[in-house]
Amino acid sequence: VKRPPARRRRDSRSAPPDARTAPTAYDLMLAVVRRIPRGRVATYGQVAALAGYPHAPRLAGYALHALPPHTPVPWHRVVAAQGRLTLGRLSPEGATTQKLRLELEGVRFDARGRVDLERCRWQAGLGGDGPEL
DNA sequence: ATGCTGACTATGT
DNA sequence: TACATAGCCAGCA
Repeated sequence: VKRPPARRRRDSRSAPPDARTAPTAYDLMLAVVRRIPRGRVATYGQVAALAGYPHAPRLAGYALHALPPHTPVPWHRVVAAQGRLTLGRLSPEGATTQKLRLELEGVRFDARGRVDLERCRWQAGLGGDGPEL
């Protein structure tokens, strides 16, 4: 399999792709993130894999890092493996916001402050759209 | 083109 | 449990 050749370099915050410019890697990542239903979470690795980069979980983080402040992308639904919120290193404030938003959506955290992945992990394409309560 | 970086992850001490 | 390392790969200078 070969990659689409003519992808012109584009800034993530610029206009959406058109017929001439294929989406960049992080556009693909963000497209995946937008599909995560309310009350569900996905890991960086999961997002990357669904976007076609099974060995580049860091790209998922990189894509989210490039998001503008008022993005409609539900970035808070992406967590690290083991359900940890790793945004803290870069932005403690952001980490707080993330946890708050997730709690508002009904996502459970365990005693160690980690997302209950067993329960809230998004299973792409399985039809289930929220945590089964 | 080359080299560095990073909202990651798995593995080893 | 807590660090340290090695892979990973698209952007960017």
